Amino acid sequence: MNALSNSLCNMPPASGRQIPEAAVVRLPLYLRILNDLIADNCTQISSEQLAALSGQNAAKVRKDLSYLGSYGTRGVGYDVSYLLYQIKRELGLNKAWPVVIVGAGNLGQALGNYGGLSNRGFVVAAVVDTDSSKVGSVVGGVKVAHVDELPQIVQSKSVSIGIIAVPAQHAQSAADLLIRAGVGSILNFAPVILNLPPEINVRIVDMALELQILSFYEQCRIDALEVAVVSAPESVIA
Amino acid sequence: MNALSNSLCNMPPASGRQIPEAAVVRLPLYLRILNDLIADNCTQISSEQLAALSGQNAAKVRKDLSYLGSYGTRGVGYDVSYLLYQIKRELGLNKAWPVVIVGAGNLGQALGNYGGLSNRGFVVAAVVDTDSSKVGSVVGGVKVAHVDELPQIVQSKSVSIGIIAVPAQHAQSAADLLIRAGVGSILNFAPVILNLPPEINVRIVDMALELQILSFYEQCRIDALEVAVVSAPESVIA
DNA sequence: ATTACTTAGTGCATTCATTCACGAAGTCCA
DNA sequence: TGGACTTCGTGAATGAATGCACTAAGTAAT
Repeated sequence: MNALSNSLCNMPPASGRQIPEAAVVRLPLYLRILNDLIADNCTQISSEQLAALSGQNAAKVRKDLSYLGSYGTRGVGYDVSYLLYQIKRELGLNKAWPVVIVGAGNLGQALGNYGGLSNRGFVVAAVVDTDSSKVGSVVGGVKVAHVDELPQIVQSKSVSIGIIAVPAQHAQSAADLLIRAGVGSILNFAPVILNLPPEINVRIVDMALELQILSFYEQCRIDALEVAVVSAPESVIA
Repeated sequence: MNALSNSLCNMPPASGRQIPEAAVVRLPLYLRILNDLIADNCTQISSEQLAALSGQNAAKVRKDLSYLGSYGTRGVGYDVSYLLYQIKRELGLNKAWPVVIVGAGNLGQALGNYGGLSNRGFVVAAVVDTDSSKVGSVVGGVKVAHVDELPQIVQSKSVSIGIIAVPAQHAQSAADLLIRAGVGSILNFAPVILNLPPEINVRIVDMALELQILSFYEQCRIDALEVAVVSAPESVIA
C-alpha cells in the first residue's frame, strides 16, 4: 500500500496543466528528497535512485516528472537543483504561502510552533481563536487574534489556505468562517467530514483514522497467524 | 480528489480477507460517522445517507460494506449499531490497541494528550525519549520512559503499533528501535521516508506535504484565473 | 394477496493508475 | 569516429477503483 495519498479529499478535477491527482501527491515527496540531496551536495540523480529514495517504481518517477516537462538528460539523469526548481514552480512554492490557523489549543499551538512549515514554503500569517482568554498570547511567533478578525486578516494578508485545529464540534463553523473570509483551501485536523462547496480544496489529517488503518493490517496479521497455528497440526497429521 | 487515502504507504497486499486498500481506508471514516449517528439515537441508515455524510458515492459505500459481509436489509438500510460492530470487528477495534509514542517533544506531548485516541480504540502504553531531562515527566497520563526501556515495554505491554514523533534526522533510528523491539506497524510523523522491511506497515502524516498539495491546487486556480483575464479581452474583440 | 416503493448487493463498463518494455538521446572511452 | 553503455521519455499492457444500472429482497398499504 501507498501510505501517502489521503484518499478522502475533495479536489477539483485538476484544472490547469492536467497532472493526475496521484502524481500531484507524490511531487512534494520528491521535493523533500531533492532538498535533502542538495544539502548533501548531490547534483545529479537518476530516476532509479529517486525511486529507491521515495519507495516508488522508477518508471512511475519518470512518468510523474514527465508531467512537468522534459527536464532529464538521457544517459545522465536529472539535475537536482533544476528539478527542484521545476517541482517548486509546479507546486506554486516559489513564494511563501501565508496560512491561518484556526484554534489556539494544544494542536493549534503545536502546529504554530512547528518549524517544518517555514522551510517548506509556508508562513503562519495568523492564529485565531474564539476564546478571548487565549487572544493575545503568542503562538508560532504571532499573537493570537480573535476569530472576528479573520475576514480582515485573510483579506489584508492574502491568505488562501486555512488550517482547522479546533475540536470536532466546532470544525464546520470554523470552515464556514474561513470560506466566508475568502480562503480557498482547507487543511482539516478535526475528525469530521466538512460540508463545503465543491470548489474548495480540502485535505484531511486524522491520526486516529491512520491508526485504525494500521490496526486493520495488524489484525490481518494476527488472523493469518491464527490460521497458520490451526492448520499446522492438520498438515502434520496429513 | 479523495482527501483520505495516504498514497505513500507501504502496506502488505492485504493478506487475510481480501479487502481492497482503497476500501480499507474508508472504513474508519464510516466508523466515525456511525459513532456520531449512535450519539444522535439514529438506528437505521441507508447507503445513500451514509454516502452523503461521508462525501462518497452510494454504490461505493455499498460495495465497501459488502466486503465485510451482507449486513444490510434491502428496502431498509443498515442497522447502525450492528454495522458499527462489524466494522469495528473488521478493523480489529474490539480491543484497545496499546501504542507507544517515541519522542516527548512538542509533537509527542500533543499526541499523548490528544483525547481522540482513547475513544477510538487506542491507549498510550508509553511515551519514550532519549533526552533524560524529559524522562519522568508526565505526558498523556503516563510517565515518559527512557528509550532504552522500549524493548521491555513493547514486550510486556504487547505493543504492536509505534508512533514516531521525533525530528526527521532521528526518525530512521527510532523506527529501527521500534522494529527491533517487536512493533509491526508505524505511524510516522517525521518528514522522511523510512527504510523498513516490507512486512512492516507504515502510514505517513506530514502536514507540510499536505499543505504543498493544497498549494498546487491553489496555484492551478490562480493560473486558471490569469488565463481567463488574458483571454477575456480577446473574446471581446472577437 | 397484490401492487407500489425502497434499498442492498453486484456484474459490467469505464476511468484512473501502475508497470513494462522499448526506442531515443545522451555519455564515455578506446 | 564508433561502439558499448546508461538513462530518459513514453506507448501499450495490465491492474485497481469507481460508478452505473440492474436484480433481488425486503416494507407498507390497500
